[in-house]
Amino acid sequence: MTTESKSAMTSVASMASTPASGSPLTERQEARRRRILQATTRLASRGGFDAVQMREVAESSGVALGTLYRYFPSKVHLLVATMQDQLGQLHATLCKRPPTDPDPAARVAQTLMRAFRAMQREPHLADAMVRALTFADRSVSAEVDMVSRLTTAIILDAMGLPGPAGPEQLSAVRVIEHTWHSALITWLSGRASIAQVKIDIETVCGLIGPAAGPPAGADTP
Amino acid sequence: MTTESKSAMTSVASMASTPASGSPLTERQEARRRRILQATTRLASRGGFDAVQMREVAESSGVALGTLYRYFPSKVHLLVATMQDQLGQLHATLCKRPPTDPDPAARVAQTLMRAFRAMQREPHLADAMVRALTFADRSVSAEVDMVSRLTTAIILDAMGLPGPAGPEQLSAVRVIEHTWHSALITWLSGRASIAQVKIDIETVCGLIGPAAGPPAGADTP
DNA sequence: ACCCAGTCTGAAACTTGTTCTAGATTAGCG
DNA sequence: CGCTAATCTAGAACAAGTTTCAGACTGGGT
Repeated sequence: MTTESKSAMTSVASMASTPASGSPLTERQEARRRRILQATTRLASRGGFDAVQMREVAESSGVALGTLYRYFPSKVHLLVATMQDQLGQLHATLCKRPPTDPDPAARVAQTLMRAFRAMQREPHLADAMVRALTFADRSVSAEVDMVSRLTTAIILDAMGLPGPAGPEQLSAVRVIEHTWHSALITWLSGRASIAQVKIDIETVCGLIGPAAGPPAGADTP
Repeated sequence: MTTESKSAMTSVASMASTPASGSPLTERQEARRRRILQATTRLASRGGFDAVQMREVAESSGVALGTLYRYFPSKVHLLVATMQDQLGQLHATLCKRPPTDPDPAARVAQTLMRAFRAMQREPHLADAMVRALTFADRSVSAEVDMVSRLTTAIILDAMGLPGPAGPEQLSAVRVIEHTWHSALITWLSGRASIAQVKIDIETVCGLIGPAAGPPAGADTP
């Protein structure tokens, strides 16, 4: 009951980063929230995780420190919310020009590589978001879970399977997600090259059956 | 040229956590280092990452704060070194009673599940070490890389392949490592069950060819 | 035994995430 | 409009990682 596999390509993107629960926020509040996320993105793009300093975010978005903490109870919450935001945008972009390859595994690999190129364009921002994501403790699990669901949705969209995904496919998707996150980290900390990330992504996408159900056979000549 | 695939089952364990480079440390210094790591392990086992406070580690190991920082330039360095230590012990244990399954993939899965059970015994310690590992920035990449090499060695040992590993197998091992780390994190932050981690590990181990790897021109026994 | 260089100690200072408080502002409501 | 509760602001205060510094200690060479 974790992953909602039903209709993956749904409204998620447009309402991204809407808290869903809680009071519906006035207009000024919505604006404040946006300003905060904007400032965060800007600071993160400059210098990564360390450059996102709560006092600066507050000042830069014209909000008191206490207010910032009312909106986002910690730096990690703030950066994870930023990631939700960015993922939403990415998902929207991907929906417009979905990958074309006939092979589902290749489509997923293409999609992830596109996301990876987006990260390469803003490596510092990627650093801030991904580090926050993996550093998050239990108090952020709801938000991190949301990010995870978004990522799953993106991958399932790329697979573009006709019916609902089977449990094996969901396992494969989870492993792909694991690899995606971890490969990203090794790249961000300079321990793996871009080429290596590409290879890892392509390797793990091999877990997706080339077309239909039968288990792993002989491949990769 | 990143992963040294040559003889995996080698001396690594016994000399674990030896800095290799730098001056050879006097006896008292070696003792200090050990005391520090011990204190770290003890504190981490209690309350995880947050419970490892540098001042406490220093006091608890009978060392001045400045000295602690001379030995380990940051909290993350300290915890990554602790992980090196623990991994070394684990590797030694595993060498004594290696997994028995005839299938390489199953052996790797078994090995990782054994490691996972070790983590379940000390979840707080695991939390501290893994969070440090994934939070580490470039300044720790050398140490993190060492941990990565150790992990790779453990997995290659479990595979127990006759000759040196081919590039495809090394890719598979890297993906397995990614999955291992990331699955661990999702478990530690309460977003995945033990059962789910097991499934993910078994799924990713499917990337290992069921029996042999023919790439380098050998036959398939 | 003496001296030098490097190491260790103890304590204070600095940084940045986080919390708290008192007063100003705003939103909703009769 | 005037009231009340919630929210926002400014700023101090606190916590823990990190740095710095002056002085004590250690080990090795002469």
